[in-house]
Amino acid sequence: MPELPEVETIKSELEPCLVGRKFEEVVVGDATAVQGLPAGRFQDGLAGRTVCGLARRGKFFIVRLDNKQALIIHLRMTGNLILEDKDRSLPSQLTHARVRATFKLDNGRVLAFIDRRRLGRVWLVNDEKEIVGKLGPEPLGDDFSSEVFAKLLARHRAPIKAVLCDQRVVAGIGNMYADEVLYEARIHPLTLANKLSPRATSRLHSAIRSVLAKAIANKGASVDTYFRPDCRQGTAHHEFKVAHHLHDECPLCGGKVQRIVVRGRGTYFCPRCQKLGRSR
DNA sequence: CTTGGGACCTGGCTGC
DNA sequence: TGCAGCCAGGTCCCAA
Repeated sequence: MPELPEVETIKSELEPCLVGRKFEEVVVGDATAVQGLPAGRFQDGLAGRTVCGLARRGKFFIVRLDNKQALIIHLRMTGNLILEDKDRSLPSQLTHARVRATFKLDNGRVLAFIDRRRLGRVWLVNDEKEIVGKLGPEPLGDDFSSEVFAKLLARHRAPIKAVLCDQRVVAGIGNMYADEVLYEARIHPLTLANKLSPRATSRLHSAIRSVLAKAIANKGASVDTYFRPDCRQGTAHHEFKVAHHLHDECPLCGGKVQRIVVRGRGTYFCPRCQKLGRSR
């Protein structure tokens, strides 16, 4: 499931292949992917446009065009952006997945938006703020200070796990990295956000930045169907301590990783290292 | 304003 | 062996 580190990896690996290239032809294979305008107008609006830059905001992938419009893609759960290559076949997880759109470049290469569960979305907009304007701060950005974070948390009395996954609070964290971040900060996922002590808040702030930065360095986590544009996997999941590690030993205390459900989402944590109501 | 529950979607798994 | 039904989770929509 692509979260911030996965989308950031896709963006940086596509940059040398896309920037400066022109879309020769765009074909929508699944019209439900296109939001805000008919699929035909999406195709026509992109044909002939040149890519002048790539960006990422939260989990949104942004392709900036020469006419100031932007193509925005959200991969949701199972979306992939794959640069097709005749010399290699798709991973088995993707071979029967739906091709929701293809973007043919002026050098003959084809970027394919492949999405097994069809939850991903694409937009073509005049102003990218229409889509990403309501997102909270970028967790790796300079303006995401511990003080800013503390003010955001003070407004919420929901479980911290749920608040971390709320894109209006902080952009880019999903279910899996929320668990890793909370483990790193030794905070129980059910702790109410506005009850975190200043020291816990500060630990959480630095855990967010270190966990995400390390995952980017490892090119994202291939726990399910995530592949990079060249079909290679990321290795960030090899470093996971609790996410998807049910009943495994906590590397710190040797206790067993437990799973609970928070706001309908599977949540992994170490009950001995992450205690409710404690804020060291 | 915030919170929380349901819907969407499909392949893989569980249990009868 | 077959198959119905559940589960995974990012986001949107809705009600309280």
